Amino acid sequence: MSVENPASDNDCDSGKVNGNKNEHVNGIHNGYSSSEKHKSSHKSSSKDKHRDKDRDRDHKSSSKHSSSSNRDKDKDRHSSSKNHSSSHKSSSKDKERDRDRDKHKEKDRSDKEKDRSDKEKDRHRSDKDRHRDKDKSDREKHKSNDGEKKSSSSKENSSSTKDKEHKSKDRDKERDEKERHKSDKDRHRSDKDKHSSSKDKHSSSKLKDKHNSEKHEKIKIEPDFDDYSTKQGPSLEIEVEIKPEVKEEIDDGYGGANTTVSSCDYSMSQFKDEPLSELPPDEESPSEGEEDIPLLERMASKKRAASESEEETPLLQRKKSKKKPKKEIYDDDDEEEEAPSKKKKKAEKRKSNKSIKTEADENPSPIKRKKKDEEEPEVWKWWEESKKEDGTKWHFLEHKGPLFAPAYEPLPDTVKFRYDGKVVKLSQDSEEVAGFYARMLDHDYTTKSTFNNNFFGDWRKVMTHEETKLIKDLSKCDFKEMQAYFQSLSEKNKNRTKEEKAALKAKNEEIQKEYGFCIIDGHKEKIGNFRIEPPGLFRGRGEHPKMGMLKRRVMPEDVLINCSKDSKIPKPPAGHKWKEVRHDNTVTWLASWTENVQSQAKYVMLNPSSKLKGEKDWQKYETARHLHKSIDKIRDTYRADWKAKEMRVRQRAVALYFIDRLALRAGNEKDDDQADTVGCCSLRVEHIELHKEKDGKEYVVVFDFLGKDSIRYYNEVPVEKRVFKNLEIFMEHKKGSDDLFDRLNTQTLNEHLKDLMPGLTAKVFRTYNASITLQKQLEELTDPDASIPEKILAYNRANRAVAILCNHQRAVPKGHSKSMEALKEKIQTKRDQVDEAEADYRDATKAAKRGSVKEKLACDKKKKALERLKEQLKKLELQETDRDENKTIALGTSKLNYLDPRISVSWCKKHGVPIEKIYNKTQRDKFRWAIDMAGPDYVF
DNA sequence: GACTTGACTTGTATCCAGGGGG
DNA sequence: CCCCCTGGATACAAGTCAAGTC
Repeated sequence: MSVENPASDNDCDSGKVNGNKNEHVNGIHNGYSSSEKHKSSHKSSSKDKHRDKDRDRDHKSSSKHSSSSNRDKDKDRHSSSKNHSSSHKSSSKDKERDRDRDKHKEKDRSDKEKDRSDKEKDRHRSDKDRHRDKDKSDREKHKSNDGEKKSSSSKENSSSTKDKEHKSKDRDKERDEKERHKSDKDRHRSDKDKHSSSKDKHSSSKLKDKHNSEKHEKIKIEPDFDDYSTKQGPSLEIEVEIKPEVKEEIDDGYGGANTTVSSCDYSMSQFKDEPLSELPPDEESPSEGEEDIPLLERMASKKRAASESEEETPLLQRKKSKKKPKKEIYDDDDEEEEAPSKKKKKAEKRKSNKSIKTEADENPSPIKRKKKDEEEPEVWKWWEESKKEDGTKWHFLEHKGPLFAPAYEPLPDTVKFRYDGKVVKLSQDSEEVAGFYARMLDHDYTTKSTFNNNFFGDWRKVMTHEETKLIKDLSKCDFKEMQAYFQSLSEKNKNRTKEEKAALKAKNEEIQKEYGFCIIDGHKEKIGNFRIEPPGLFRGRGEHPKMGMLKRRVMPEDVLINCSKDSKIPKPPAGHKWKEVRHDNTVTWLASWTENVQSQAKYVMLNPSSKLKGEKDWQKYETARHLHKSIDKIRDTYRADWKAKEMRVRQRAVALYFIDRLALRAGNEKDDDQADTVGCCSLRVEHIELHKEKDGKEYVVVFDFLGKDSIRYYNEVPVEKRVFKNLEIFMEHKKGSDDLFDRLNTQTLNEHLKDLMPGLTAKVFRTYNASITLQKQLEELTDPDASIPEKILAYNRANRAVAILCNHQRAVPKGHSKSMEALKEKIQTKRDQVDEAEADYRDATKAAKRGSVKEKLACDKKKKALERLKEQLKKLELQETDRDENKTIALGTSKLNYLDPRISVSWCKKHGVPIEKIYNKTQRDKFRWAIDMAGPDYVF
């Protein structure tokens, strides 16, 4: 049994990294279409566990039949492997074509290109597939519109140098249009292709120097298991075959032996005495004197001081003089590393010119200007205060209420809507809703029949009686003029003059000032979303059954207001009243309403930089750190439970193993009126495949399912034998649409976890494993002597490792290939420059050897120039690597939600990396507590 | 019901090439 | 030759709102 070390094991391509979202969603959707049929059966089965028990027994007698669908899948895979090998060949042909001085590197690059173009190809295919899903009449209606646009945009996307591939792609597309069935295979192939190309990457990367070899490998992350498995050593070898008789004995009662990990008593206050780092100069909070001044006055006085005059309050002076130094240090750093030579000069000049100009315009001193730009209203160091333990979230809360969407502006009379070729003047309400659809004509959504049907149904509900009598067929509706009108509007918006833009900005700031803040316990804090969602069409993700339904306009009469009794209660818009005003200080929301499509509550809440959010966040990481302390025991427990008598306990233990090792989400049950996505507990038999041996590895489980947001999760995981055997048992006598863990749900799992450690739930494992992975990776990847850009690359790599672990994917950014090409060109020119400089330097040294002082000086100069160029080249190459590795991986989510910011902060402090390089402004605001708190020695 | 997580869209700042003027 | 300005491309930040967890 091999369990990979998150850091060292880079050679296993996990596949999931490679895909782009669209193809995944689509591929899976089609591949699983049969599961749609089973869906209802599965759902009822998961609810009725008792019946399942009986069924289990019944099934035992019936023979093996498990899944014909599995077999089908296998077939698909076989056939796809042929395609796979052919793609292999062509990619090596590509390689041959490439000639460059750095052969290995170039090889890799071409592989990547191939990889990329494959993906684009697949994406095009998926687009076509979507078309197919549409009913015929719709297709007639939109084909000319959407189809053409898509194909033309796809042409733009791919590079001109790949005409050949292009043609074949187009041919592929045509073929696809004709041959429906083939497309399924293609999609499988696309997956295989991805595997193959990453394998290519892998083999060629071996040849490279260390740096480059790291560069192209996909990292497989499996948190923190290496040392564990060694610890567990021998006990793992014991194999228990569960015989039928034994199975009979398996009991379903709740009396199973739970090994309870001694619970650790913990609270936030416990961590207060951890070493606090020195405050970065620009993050400081108001001084004591300042605290005495009422908040609003303070704010006002600061603003005044900053914008008006030279005369400052002593307080402000203090702040500024403290803040300035650090900023300057960073700025200097930046320039030194980023803008050497001419560019540097230019940049500096530009900068100074700019600042002179603006200063002359509005501010007498450069310090002031800087100050004003990044003025921080106030830093409330809530983390230094003691936490309320009574469950109340605030004592005082005052705000202005939410901001409603602007009223509908009817279309000008010149913009016509046509039905069946004839102009129809719509009533205002139906015109508004028609407008929602018209705006989306270019979007894939309008090619989906679910979307169209839902929209049309809801649209008809707002139509007048006459309109419903006339408009009966969506395909006869012509929204083109409306669409063109909206496009021209947005065009106009883009082309606004400077003045208009400034005016608009000022107006928005005004609104932000009025509605964007609240006062909570004496502090002014930013509100996260003070705007009420405007009406529109519901855009569910994946195959959401409700997509296209009308999201109604929210009125004050729908809105609950929450604030304190003694505050100024917000006034509803004129002529309206609130649904209710309440004063509930056990919750954090300021306003809420119920959205009509899914009947879910929506809330107005505070910004992540607020105390309320920050405290919660901090607590989350503390819980995760506690898990770190108990993780060994917990792992022992669930390993022991793999042998438990009760099926329920076994399932729980295996599920927990997946959650821990693969950072899967818990997987709550879902209703039928939501997209069919799963997490760990809701996995169905059809979502995994068991292979006793696969690619030279033993006991491989292949996961393939749609997770949150219908993002595909694909992973091939070698597991321990006992897990494998258990899975075989869980799957026995079940259909593909049956729950894999039929004796388990998230509630019982979390109850169990709570027993193991207070506050522990399934998602804590995700946080824990993400954070611990980051810490380990950082330790491993950071070279203390490296330059700052190299360190940043290391950080991004560590971050990426986490993102891969958590399966955070993104669509390849538009124009990625184009920008990569531009970058490559830039690198090439830089290389040439380096060559030239090298030659120059060689000549100069020769001259210097026999020459005079003057020549020696010249030689030195050449040397420096050469070094500078080399550094620039290196930086560009790093950028290239970073960008390419990131194309399908989203780093933001993990950074924002899973990584204990103190790890990053301490890393920055330890390695002298400016925190700005890791966190942008919003992120710094959100993690202010961590930036303040964590020193270079912080350990998760 | 309350709150976090998450991908996507929209808005904005920055970079950069190219042209005109001093 | 240098500087400035401009517009377009691009990258990044902010905002949005759906979809999870508990």
